[in-house]
Amino acid sequence: MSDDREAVRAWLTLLATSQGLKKAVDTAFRSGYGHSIARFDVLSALDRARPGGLRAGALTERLMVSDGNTTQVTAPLIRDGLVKRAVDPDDGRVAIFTMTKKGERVFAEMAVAHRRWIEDAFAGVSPAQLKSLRRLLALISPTDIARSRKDAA
Amino acid sequence: MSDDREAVRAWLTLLATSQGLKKAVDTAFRSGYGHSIARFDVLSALDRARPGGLRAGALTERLMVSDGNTTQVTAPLIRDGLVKRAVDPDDGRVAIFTMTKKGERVFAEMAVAHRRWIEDAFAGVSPAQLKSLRRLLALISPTDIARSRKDAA
DNA sequence: CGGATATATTTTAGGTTTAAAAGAAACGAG
DNA sequence: CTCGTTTCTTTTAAACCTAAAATATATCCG
Repeated sequence: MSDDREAVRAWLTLLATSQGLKKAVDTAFRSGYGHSIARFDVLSALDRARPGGLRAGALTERLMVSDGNTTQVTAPLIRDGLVKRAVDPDDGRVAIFTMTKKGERVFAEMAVAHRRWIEDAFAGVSPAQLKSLRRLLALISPTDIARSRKDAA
Repeated sequence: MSDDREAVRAWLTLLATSQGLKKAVDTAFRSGYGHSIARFDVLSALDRARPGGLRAGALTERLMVSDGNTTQVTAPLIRDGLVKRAVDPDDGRVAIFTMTKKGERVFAEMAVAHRRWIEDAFAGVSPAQLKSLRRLLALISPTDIARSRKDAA
């Protein structure tokens, strides 16, 4: 309110920081492993879902993307032999994705590098500050936009 | 660090928060004005650069995107009459982008809505917390990834 | 059983982004 | 003044993302 655009300034900083770090990680993944963050996220979700794998819908939900996106991002992973797609024997509509041995090997390497990069980027942030940061981020509510737009109508 | 993956947890929260809010703002912009955040960012940069406008290279730098992206994002804005593209009379290589009257009108409306949405999303964050958040974000260094990767090589 | 409805996923069309190649104009050395 | 280089921008090809249409299978009800 009489905030004098401090909220907007914080938002611009938040966006620039997260997009900058994301771009750096994505570039590092691509040049080091030939795979994007989007693909790493798929492998990460499938790793946590071992050994049963995940149906397409569950992957979509965990990755917080659209249905169509899941199909497209898994395609090159299947092509490269990191992920396997099977049809559920009990329900011909559902596709079940699991990691291959090769996928597990590649993911393990990528996960180590990822953790190292993030710890480097956050090296200047103390444990107490990390906790404080997460607490502050939790106060932000994207859903309030939808409410605000409805009120205006 | 004996940090025990606290940095990675903070990073995932940071990413989820900023991407969630960005998606909400983008959706609201599209449904309310038929223009994305990317286009709003162009208008915003041109608004601050009034009345002279900006060359393509300067736009690219301010938006922190690639050269080609500037060409593509400005295209629909030119098509819709919000932005004008002119060739620098002193140097035939440079393109100069300026806002039209219509562009200024549309941007003014969008900027008001944008500020309201952001203030709603940050309504639960006090002025002191906003400052604290910005201070914490400033401690994060994406550039450290590049250094880390070089060290490994 | 068979048609309507519901569910799960893929396809399609379009927007955003990048890196790399191509194009166009200016500059500089001989 | 002309050739070669540099600078500025656009084009191209490919990846990622979404919403909406299409497809395929399952279920329900008469």
